Amino acid sequence: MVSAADRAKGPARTSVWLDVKSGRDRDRGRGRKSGQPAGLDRDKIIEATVRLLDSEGAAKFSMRRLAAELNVTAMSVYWYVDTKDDLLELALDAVFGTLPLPDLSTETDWRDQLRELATGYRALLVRHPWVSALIGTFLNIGPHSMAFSLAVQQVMRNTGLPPHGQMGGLSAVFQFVYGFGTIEGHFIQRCATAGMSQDEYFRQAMGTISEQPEFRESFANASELMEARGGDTVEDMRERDFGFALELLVAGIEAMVARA
Amino acid sequence: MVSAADRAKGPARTSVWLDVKSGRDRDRGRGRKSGQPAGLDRDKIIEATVRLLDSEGAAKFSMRRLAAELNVTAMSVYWYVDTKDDLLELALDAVFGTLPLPDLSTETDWRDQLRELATGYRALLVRHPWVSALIGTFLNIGPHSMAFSLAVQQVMRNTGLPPHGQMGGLSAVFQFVYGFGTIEGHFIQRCATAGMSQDEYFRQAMGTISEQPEFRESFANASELMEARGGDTVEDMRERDFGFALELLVAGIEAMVARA
DNA sequence: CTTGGTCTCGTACACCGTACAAGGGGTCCT
DNA sequence: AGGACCCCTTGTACGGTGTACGAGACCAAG
Repeated sequence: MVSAADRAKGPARTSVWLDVKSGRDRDRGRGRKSGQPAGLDRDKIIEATVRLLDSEGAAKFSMRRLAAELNVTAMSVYWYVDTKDDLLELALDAVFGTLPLPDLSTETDWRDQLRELATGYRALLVRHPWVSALIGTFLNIGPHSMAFSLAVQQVMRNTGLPPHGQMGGLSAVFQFVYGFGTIEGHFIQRCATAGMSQDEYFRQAMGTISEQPEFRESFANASELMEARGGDTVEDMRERDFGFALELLVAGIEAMVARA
Repeated sequence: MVSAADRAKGPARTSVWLDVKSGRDRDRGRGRKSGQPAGLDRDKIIEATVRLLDSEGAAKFSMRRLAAELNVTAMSVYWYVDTKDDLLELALDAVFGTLPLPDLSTETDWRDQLRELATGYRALLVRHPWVSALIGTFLNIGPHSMAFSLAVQQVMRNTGLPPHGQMGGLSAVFQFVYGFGTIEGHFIQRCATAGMSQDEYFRQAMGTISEQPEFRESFANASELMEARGGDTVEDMRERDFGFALELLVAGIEAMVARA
C-alpha cells in the first residue's frame, strides 16, 4: 500500500475526492487490532478536527494542536491524511453529514422544503463558522456535500421553474444563505472573542462609524431606523431580516414561474 | 508619536477603524522628505499588498514577500501598520474604493441602480478573490466600504419596500452576490492554479463525481441537464444563471412591495 | 526465526508573524 | 558647533507553522 508521502509525489490534486483511491483504502485501518497504544483512526481524527475548529476557531487550529488533542505526535496524523488541506476537506464534508435533509417528495410544498433546507444550511454555517471559508476554497464534492447539493437541486425541480432557470434560482437562494450565514457566523464569533454581547459589539461599531465626520449625516437616518426598531436585540433583527429575505426569494421564484 | 509596538499594548482592538487615531496620524509620514533610501509610504504599501494578493493569492502572501517587493525589510512595514491583519483590512477597504457607485437619485429606476451595484460588486469579488474571506473575518467599516454600504442602503430605500423590510431585501440581494462572487472567484482561481480551462476543470470534476456509484443514477439527469445546455461554456452558463437570479430578486422585491 | 507491512515517533527544514533593541540621518535648539 | 530628539530602517531572535525523511516498534504470515 502506498504511504501518504508516496502518493503526494504524483501530479497536484485539487481535491481529496478527485483521488478516488485515497478515501476508501485508508479506511482499512479502522479494523486493525494493534500496533502501539494510540487508537488512531481516520474518523476519530476528523471528529477531533471538527471539535477543535468549532471550539477554538480556524485560526488556532494546527496539526500539532490536533495531535496533542489526540495524544499523538503531529506526524502520526499524516499517516491517515496527506495534507492539512485534505483533512479540512474531509472535516467539511463530515459536517455536511449532520445536516438533516427534508422529505423531498412532490407531495409536500416546495416552499416548505426550501425553507427547511435554507434554515438548516444557515444553522450549519453559524454553528461551524470555519466552514464558510472552506466552501469557498475547495470544490466541495464529498459524498455528504453532494447529497445536500442533490437535495437542493431536487427542490428546485419541484418549484416548477423552467429548467434553464433552475440553476439561477438555486443560486439566488443558496448563495444568499451562504452569504448570510457566513457573515452571521463570523460576527457571532467576533463578539465572543471580544468578550462582548452582540448588542454591545454592534453598538460600539455604530458609535465609531458615526464619529467619522463624512458619515455623520448620511448615517443619521440609518441609525434612527435602528433605534426605531424598538427594544429588539440584534438577534431579533437578524431573524426578521432572514425571514423576510427568504419570503422575498420565494415570492421571486413564484413570479418567475408565472412569467414562464 | 506612539509607535506601532506601543499602541499594540492597549486593549485588543477588533478593527483598524475602531482605533480612530491610527489611520490618520500615520499619514504624516507621507510628507516626509528624507530618512534612509526607502521611499516607503502607507499608500504604497497598501497598493503593493493589493497587487501581490491579486497576482499570487492570499495563501502566498506574507509580510516578508511584501517587504521584498518593496525592497525593504519585513519590519520596516511594521512602522506603518500594526499587524498583518490591519494591513489586510486596509487593503480590503482600498479595493472597495475602486468600485464605481451609480447615480442614486430617485429619478433613475431603482432596478437599474440595483443591477449596476450588484454587477459591480460581483466583478470586485471575482477580480480580487482574497476579498471574500476578509469581508467575512473583518467588520468592514472603512470609509470606502461604508460608502458602498450606504449606497446600497439608498437603493433599497428607492425600491419602495417598507422600512422593516429594507434590511432583509438588502441581504437577499447582496448576500446572494457575495456568495455567488465568492464561489465564482475561487473557482476561477482554482482553474488557474490547476492550469486548466474552466471547462476542462468542470468536466473533470463532473467525471469524478459520476464515478462514485452512489451518485450514478441521481446524477444522471443532472448531467443530462448540463449536456442539454448545448455548446455553452461554463462562463456562459454562469452568466445566464447570475442574470436569472438577479431578475428573480428584482421580481421578489416587486412582489414584496405589492404585498405591503 | 525471518520477513514485511502497519503504524508511531524524533528530528529537521524552510517559512511564518512580530517583539525588541540598536543605529543612522534629518531637524531644531542652545 | 554640539547636542538632543524624532523618524524610519535594520538585524536578530523567539515561538509557532506544515510536512519530508528515516528510524524504529509491533504484529501477522511464511
